[in-house]
Amino acid sequence: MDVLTAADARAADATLAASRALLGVVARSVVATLDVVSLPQFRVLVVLSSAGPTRMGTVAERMGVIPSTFSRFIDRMVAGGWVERAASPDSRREVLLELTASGRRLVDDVTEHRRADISAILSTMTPDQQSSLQHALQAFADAAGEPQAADLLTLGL
Amino acid sequence: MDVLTAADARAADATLAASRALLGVVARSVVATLDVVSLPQFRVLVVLSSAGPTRMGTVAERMGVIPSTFSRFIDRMVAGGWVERAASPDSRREVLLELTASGRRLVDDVTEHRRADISAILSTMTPDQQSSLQHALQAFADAAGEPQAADLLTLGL
DNA sequence: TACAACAATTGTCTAAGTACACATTACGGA
DNA sequence: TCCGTAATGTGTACTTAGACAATTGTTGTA
Repeated sequence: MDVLTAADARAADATLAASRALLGVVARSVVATLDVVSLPQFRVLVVLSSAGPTRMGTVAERMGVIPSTFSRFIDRMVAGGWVERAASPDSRREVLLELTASGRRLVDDVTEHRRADISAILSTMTPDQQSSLQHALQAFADAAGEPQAADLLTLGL
Repeated sequence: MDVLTAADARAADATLAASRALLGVVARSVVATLDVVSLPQFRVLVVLSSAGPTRMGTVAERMGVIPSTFSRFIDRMVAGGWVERAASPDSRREVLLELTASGRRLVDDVTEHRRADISAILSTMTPDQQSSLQHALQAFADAAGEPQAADLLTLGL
């Protein structure tokens, strides 16, 4: 390992350590929902929230489970009132999955919770700090590119 | 909404976007392990990795499960070769839990994976950007205070 | 119009994760 | 030394998650 790589590793460590607080915010927002839905269930809500009504098989595939498992998994979510099965306009053998009002509200609440937490923290920083944070994070997000949806999905994010 | 609030919203948005990128990194590192250990099991490894050998009851409490549940849960992890029960030097009725070499390696691999990902992202940024990112995150961390370990743990962080 | 392929569900089974009640062993103070 | 309490483990039962096989209903095509 040459000098540059070692320095890189230190910088990466420092960045990860500093980012822990940010991760804490996200974790808290999700953890708050775990009383009402499990993490896998929340993942489904997130998928439907971003993709809109989606075929059973498609969501099952995204979740990485086989359709039979998924069907009964969805039974529970329907019973809980988070999602609904709906007829597909394309084909009568397809079943679309969509969020109920409760399901949508849950996802929105998590996002809102997260944003409020972040705002609260930002409000204790000076305008200068806020501005430089904004630019630095923007650069980071650009450098990172879009995260793989499948990866985020695993953690329900 | 006045000007200040709009600026706040922009900073909050940038922070949310960055948190998403960051989560992508973290999630990807954890996802890679889920073939061999479940998320609850990985959480135990994380606890032991940071706290060292720890009493059964203490870890059970951190995991939020009752001791009887935890005992059999640990049976499975012992069978998997990830942790070991060890006699406590303090008291013969206490049982310490510690990582095996495999367990430690698994956690280390995840950490290393995560560090490498961050390094890769940082390497596409200018040194100036890297430095300001680190300082900005540090400022955020200072403003946020210590994240609740329990929240992070839920996601295996 | 048959028939093969497809989408979802149901039948059956296994294992993980969880709780509650109880048993076992070990400590520690009266 | 005795006895209450603490730490862990067992017996039992339930839910969730997952797989594979078989079934039902639908589509599309030879």
